[in-house]
Amino acid sequence: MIETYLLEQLVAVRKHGTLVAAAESMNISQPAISKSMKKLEDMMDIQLFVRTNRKIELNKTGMFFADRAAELLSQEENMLEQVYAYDRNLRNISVGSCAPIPFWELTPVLTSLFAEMSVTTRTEDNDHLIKGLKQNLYQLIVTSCDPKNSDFYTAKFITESMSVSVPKSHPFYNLEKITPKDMQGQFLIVYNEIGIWEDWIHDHFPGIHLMTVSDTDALRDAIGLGAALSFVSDYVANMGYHNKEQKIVPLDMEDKTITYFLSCRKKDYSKYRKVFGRLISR
Amino acid sequence: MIETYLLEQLVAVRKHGTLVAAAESMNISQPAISKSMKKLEDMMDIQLFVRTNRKIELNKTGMFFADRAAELLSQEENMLEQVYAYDRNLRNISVGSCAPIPFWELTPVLTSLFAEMSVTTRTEDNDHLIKGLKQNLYQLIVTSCDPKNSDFYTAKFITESMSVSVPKSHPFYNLEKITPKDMQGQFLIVYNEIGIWEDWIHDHFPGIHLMTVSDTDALRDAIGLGAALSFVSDYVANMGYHNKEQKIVPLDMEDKTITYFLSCRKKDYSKYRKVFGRLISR
DNA sequence: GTCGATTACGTATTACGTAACAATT
DNA sequence: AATTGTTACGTAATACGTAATCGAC
Repeated sequence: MIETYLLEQLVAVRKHGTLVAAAESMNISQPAISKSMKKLEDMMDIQLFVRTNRKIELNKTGMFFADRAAELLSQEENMLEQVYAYDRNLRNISVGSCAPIPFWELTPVLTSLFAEMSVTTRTEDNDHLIKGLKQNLYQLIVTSCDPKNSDFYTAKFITESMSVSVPKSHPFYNLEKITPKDMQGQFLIVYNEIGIWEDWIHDHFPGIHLMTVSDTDALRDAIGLGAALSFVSDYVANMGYHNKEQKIVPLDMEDKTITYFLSCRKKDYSKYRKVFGRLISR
Repeated sequence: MIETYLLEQLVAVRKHGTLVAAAESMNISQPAISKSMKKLEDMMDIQLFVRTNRKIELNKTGMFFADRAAELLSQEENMLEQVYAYDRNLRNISVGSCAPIPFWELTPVLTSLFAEMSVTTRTEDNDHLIKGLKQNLYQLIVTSCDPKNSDFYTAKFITESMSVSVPKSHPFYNLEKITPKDMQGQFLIVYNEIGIWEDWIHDHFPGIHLMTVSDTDALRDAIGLGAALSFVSDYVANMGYHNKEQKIVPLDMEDKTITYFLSCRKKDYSKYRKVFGRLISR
């Protein structure tokens, strides 16, 4: 069989036209290429070049060979990538979610069940998540709607509800409930990466002034100033992560709750059965 | 990029299970394979084997890699075959015909028009010829019917008619015409490789006794004995290649003439235009 | 002791570089 | 003179072999 470096050099010659240019592109000397091409012809036992004085040119067969060789080399590269991807998937679990909260539940379970594996998380919209799971870019995804894909195993996961956290000095402080209409013109502090909730805000709270903060400490401080409203999810509140000097006032609206769905590929269900078992039961 | 010999050795290890067996199968020593596999792991920078004492085994990634490598190597082999086929087609013209006579016309024209190329001829039945032209196993074919293929350029070529050559001593010597019915029970000397004419004889002359001869000199001698009838085509007769002591008696039947069709692939017509020009005009 | 893999070391191959040369432009 | 390819020769890398060693049956 022909060694790879010979094919690489052949392709370089085809690409650059001359031995000099090909040699330069590969950081080797011209005589090296010259000999390699001779060796190729010797091994194949057919003419690949027409050699006039001072010029060497690929003949038809040589060009055909070089083009095929280029294809083969790209297939080889592709193969190596596949091997790396395969290996990575053996020691890493990629989890995608449309919002960050589900990670709070998922990550601890995954790291304890798959101690020897690394866990990668990423927040994306539902469409990308579903596409990603199909392509095995994700092994687990959390969406805000049922993907209803026959290749997926899907189960209802957790729910998350939004309320408003109101500072003492704010006129809403004594309200029992707050409607989306109330919120028009209000300033609202939110965390940068809230995934699907960002769309939710834009859809249900037109005319609101968002102040996004990309750092969790800065977020806490900004809320602590007591100058503006902020959203607080029941999950955050239950964990005690909200500002206790502010009052949590429920929203008076239908869609204040999102139901999350956890999915994996049916192929992989046996591998992640325990994950579903631990998370879905309660 | 990974050199081919490393992939070959990896595939051998996968196939034979142990380094010893793999080494033996490749006629190299175990330490050589051992080092190659280490080098592969080094270059890839991932684990491919689980090494217990006394045993080395491919892990999942290693097996995946080896399987992909085997695919790649077979693609490489396939590529080399393609290159050889391409090269061969550049310096050889393969011509197929359903009978030998068309070669008498074709070969001289081809060898003079394509002096630097070799010409390969082969007699086969129409179906194989058409299939062969599709697959470019033939560049030109002569069939006894119009292939009517939209990828082919086809032109009516020559015609060939059969008559009976009758020895002086034979009772048919004074007949004006001979019908297929007359031929029943007669002995008939024919050349071995007459292609489509063999089918023609079986179809139109049931109950005839064929004596096939595979050597042209032997054929002439056998006919010269004057013991049996033989077929003589107008082409052979016009060339003066028939036995002049015998009488050529026409057949009294419809299908005594075959019309030949010459075809090439439309793609290649520009290349063979001159061939058609020289052969079809008269 | 046998078998399979690794380690150590030596060798032969060979891929590559440098230098000189030949042949065009 | 500058550019391109080949030839000649030397060198460094390396693929492979032999022999010894380790560990498990």
